Amino acid sequence: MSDPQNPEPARASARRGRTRARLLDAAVDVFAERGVEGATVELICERAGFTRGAFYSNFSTKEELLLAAAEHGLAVSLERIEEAVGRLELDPGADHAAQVDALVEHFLGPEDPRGVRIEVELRRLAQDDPQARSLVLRINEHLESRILGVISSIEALGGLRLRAEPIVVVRTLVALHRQAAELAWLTGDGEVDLTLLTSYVMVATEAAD
Amino acid sequence: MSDPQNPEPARASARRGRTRARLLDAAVDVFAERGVEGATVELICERAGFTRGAFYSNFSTKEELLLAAAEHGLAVSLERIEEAVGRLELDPGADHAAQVDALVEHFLGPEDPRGVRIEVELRRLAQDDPQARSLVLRINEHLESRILGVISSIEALGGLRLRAEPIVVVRTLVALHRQAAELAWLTGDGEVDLTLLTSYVMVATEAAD
DNA sequence: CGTATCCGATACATTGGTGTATCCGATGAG
DNA sequence: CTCATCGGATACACCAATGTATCGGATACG
Repeated sequence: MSDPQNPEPARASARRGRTRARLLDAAVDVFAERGVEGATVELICERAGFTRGAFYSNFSTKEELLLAAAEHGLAVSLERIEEAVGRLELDPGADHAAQVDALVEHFLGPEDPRGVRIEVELRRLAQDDPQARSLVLRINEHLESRILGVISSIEALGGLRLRAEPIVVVRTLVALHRQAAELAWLTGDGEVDLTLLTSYVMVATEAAD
Repeated sequence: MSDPQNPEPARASARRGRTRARLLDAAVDVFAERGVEGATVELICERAGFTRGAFYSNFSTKEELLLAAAEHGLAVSLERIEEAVGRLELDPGADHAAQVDALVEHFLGPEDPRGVRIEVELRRLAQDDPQARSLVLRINEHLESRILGVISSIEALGGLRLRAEPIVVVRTLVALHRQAAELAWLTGDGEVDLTLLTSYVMVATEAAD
């Protein structure tokens, strides 16, 4: 593919990479603020400190940017999960309720509000665009399988036992978390309300012994 | 207000009412298909068999139509709940799992796909438009309080007992149902997957005696 | 009928955003 | 330092959609 004889002039160069990154970053902001439809190429470029020339030399549509942004968002989410796993400390002595509170707060508390909006936008785009649709599905799969792993290890570490199919629990957690995040976004509240999630984990698990 | 001396010429007349209704109906379709941003006044009018003249003589913005459509959607949902309550038959002899299956299927199975999209659009609009925001909140309240009532009566009728706060259960059901509906919409599948809902009700309730 | 009013249709001006063709400064290889 | 190429800026043509001003057919009322 990258034949030096055919220098493949478009794609990849230090400068190009930096420009793309800045545009992407600005796009995430603008999409989060006004949605994909509400965003204009002009605005994104301005925000990034460019004119539209830079955009059209790097991308062809806003949607392309959204896909790239979503892909990046997935990476961030996975990273955040790993980091949370690293910081995790279980207290086998605590009672059921205390353990649940701690776990939910630990894994589901922090959330980047921009990511929520981006995901909503992506899902909407997925209605008409097959590429967006398959990205949505891929993101779901990655997140689910990683969370499934985390849950299994928590279970294996003892303390909690699931009262339902693990995959169902994972999907429910994701669904509830999404709703909670969207609600927080709606009310303009920075804090995600974890009540539903905590309550769910409460009824869906029981103390191990 | 309706002073015969001051004939208040705009508002209300048989013809006007019919026109508004047709426009509203067309708008629901178009919004459901392309979203609010994707919809154009032209398209809505065309769908309703009018030209833009009719629109501007009855409304001033697409958003006004969306609010009206959402209000209508709430009425439909409440109606559907009443109707489901009317058709409800409990089998106290059945075991827990069978009762749960039956209830979830009965109340949460059928869903108008257009309604889902309209609601998503409304919630998005609510980000910037305070009027839309308060409508969203009002819709939530109405639905929650009605569902709360339904759940209480099911519980009172015996057979099931809740393992969590009733209001939390209601909100969780709504959240999971919304997610399920959106997922169905995403996959283009007409059928809503009730797995998560069923599983939730399973762990969140127990046989009464 | 006749006539006044209502309301949807038509035509037009305007706007905001897009895509493209071209220009020219920056960058990097030799 | 020189030159070729890259990549962002500028300018322009274009289009889709909006909002408005005006027209004329329908409707209701005497």
